[in-house]
Amino acid sequence: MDSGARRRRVTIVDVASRAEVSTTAVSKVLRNAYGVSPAMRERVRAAIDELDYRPQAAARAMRGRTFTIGVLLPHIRNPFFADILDGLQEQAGKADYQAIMIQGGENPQAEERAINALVDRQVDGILMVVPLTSRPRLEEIAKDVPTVVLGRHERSPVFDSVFDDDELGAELAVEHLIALGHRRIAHIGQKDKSRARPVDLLHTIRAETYRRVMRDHGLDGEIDVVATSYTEEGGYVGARELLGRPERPTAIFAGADLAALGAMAAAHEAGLSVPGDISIAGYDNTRMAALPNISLTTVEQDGVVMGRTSGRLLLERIEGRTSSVRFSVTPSLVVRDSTGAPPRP
Amino acid sequence: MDSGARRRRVTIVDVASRAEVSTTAVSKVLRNAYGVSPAMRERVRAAIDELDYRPQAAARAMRGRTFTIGVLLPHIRNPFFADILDGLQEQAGKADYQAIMIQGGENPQAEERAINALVDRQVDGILMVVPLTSRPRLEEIAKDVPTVVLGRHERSPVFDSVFDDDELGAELAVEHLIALGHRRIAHIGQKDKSRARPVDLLHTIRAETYRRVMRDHGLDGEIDVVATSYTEEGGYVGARELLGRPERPTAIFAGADLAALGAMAAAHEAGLSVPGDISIAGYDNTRMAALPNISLTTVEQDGVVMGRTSGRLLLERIEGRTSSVRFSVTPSLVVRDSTGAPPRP
DNA sequence: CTGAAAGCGCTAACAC
DNA sequence: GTGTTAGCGCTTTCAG
Repeated sequence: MDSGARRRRVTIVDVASRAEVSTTAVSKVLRNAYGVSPAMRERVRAAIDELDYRPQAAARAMRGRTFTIGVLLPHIRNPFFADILDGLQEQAGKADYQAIMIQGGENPQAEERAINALVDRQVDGILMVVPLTSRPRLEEIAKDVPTVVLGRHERSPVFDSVFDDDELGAELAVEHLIALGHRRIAHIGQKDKSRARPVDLLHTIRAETYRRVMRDHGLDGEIDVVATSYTEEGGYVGARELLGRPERPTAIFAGADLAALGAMAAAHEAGLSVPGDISIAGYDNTRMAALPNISLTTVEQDGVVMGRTSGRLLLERIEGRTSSVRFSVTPSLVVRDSTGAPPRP
Repeated sequence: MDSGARRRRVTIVDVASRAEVSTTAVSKVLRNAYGVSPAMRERVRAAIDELDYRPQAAARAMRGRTFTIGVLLPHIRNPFFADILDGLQEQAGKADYQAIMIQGGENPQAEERAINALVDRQVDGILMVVPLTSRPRLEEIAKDVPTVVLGRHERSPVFDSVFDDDELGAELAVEHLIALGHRRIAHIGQKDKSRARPVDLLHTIRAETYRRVMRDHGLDGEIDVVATSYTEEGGYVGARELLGRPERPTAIFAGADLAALGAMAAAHEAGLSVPGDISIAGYDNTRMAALPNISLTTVEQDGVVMGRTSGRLLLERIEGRTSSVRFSVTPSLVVRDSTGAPPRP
């Protein structure tokens, strides 16, 4: 079968001749710019509707804006990112911007290609969600296109940062476990594949805070961290390792809900009850955590607010703001059934 | 702080003058086109590297391709979509295409905006993942830009279809439950918000097949379908309703894993053991389903293969194929611990 | 094999 | 308030 000839797209010239005005006038109406009489605006609007005209982003890009915000995501498997995107779209939509996403992937090379793809497509702004690349590289990009970095704590003069107070969050989780009476508390973290300074990374902060709180309580000797990844698989593998220790932990603080779910799976497989034999806490408060048969104690960080704020900051930068902003979201602890007192020895 | 002046981007003219050739020559090298001597090609390559040049997609779009494939997703919360995207990117990457995603959302109006956004950005091809819009509208778009529709069963002369054999999948699940001895088997489906013909929709097919298999086994009187949505929430709400029946079902076939997880949560909350009191089966075989403490019996459909095939078909269409293809993936049943014999009365 | 030149659809100066 | 015009950075005839 033949797909038929592709029709020529309606252009600004078509609209202009239909409305019997200049293309300039049409362009002005499109952009809500000054210098069009109400009558003319009306005529142009009508022509646009009649012809079902929509401007081509590519042509606009050659001169002005694309009305596009690019979102770099490591991947789309983590449901936490869905909240961020919802928040962003809410803001972008209001200003007639479209959000497009691209997957950065596991390694800095793949991410670099993804970032370049966004830059080459002339997006008006970029939201980088937990990017792997180095800060100098981020700044290089931010000099060319408005940039907000989400999930890294660095302070930069050229891009904005939106992040969770990961130190507080980790503290809440570990203090909670200690308050329950646990001493042998382990942590499942994420192996570093990034070019960022470790101190700016959320998973490093969560792990370091875990260490610090343990020390604060005189539990230096109990510190035990396995670094896998913030995924079901990572949590499973990490927990298996921890459960194989001569003296296994009575509690695990996983750096992310997905990892906590994997850890629960490993505990279950080992015939251990949660929280009877072992307590497990996560981070993110994804929807899964709330399911009654999972009922995971976790740290809530408001992804929608983070996304919304990122969107707002991006739009501000697009409108010309050049000063730099850091926005931090305050997490809270959601206690559920996966944590309890340690087993009696 | 000031973000500094934005540097002028390196253009094809810069490369041409650096290599001391015409822009035509550079363009040809970029596109691997015929009519460039090896020596010239080498000089151009060198200049491109030295200047770190990358063509701007917008400028290319005005005349030729954007080397972009647009992916319309209902949302990014369902982990099954991640597999599809992985498969697609694998194919696209090989051909130097980039995949960008956009969220269609819950209603046809929002989806229409998202589709238009892709079209306006001149993507070279579109993968529509379970779109809500009508078939005529899909065909209208497909006439302008190469299109593959994933997850709908219709046969169209202008776009390709990639889907799972949902009839077989649902049959496997329901037959499995019947073979275990269940008679009172309920189904959790998805309420229709789409403009497609119901018969082409995966959730309708799964529900209808459930009905058909029940009838085939003389279980007409036991047919019980609640239509909510393929989400944790939908599964939870649906199962709550089912569990409230005077005679509650002994098994639930949920149309998607997420819904099955919600159903498990509802069962747990009601103090029912799975599968002791009630068996639960899902569809998709997401990673969650494999976790030992979930261990969900489910239907496996290979998302990576579906994504990969979609990518291949899209590239073929971009290269000029106009005949239409339908590709069906064969599902299989993965039996785990969430299903078992019905409780003794 | 090579390059000059036209033009894609839009925006922004700049006249009027 | 309105229209004319010159590009933006590429690709693509079409001569040479």
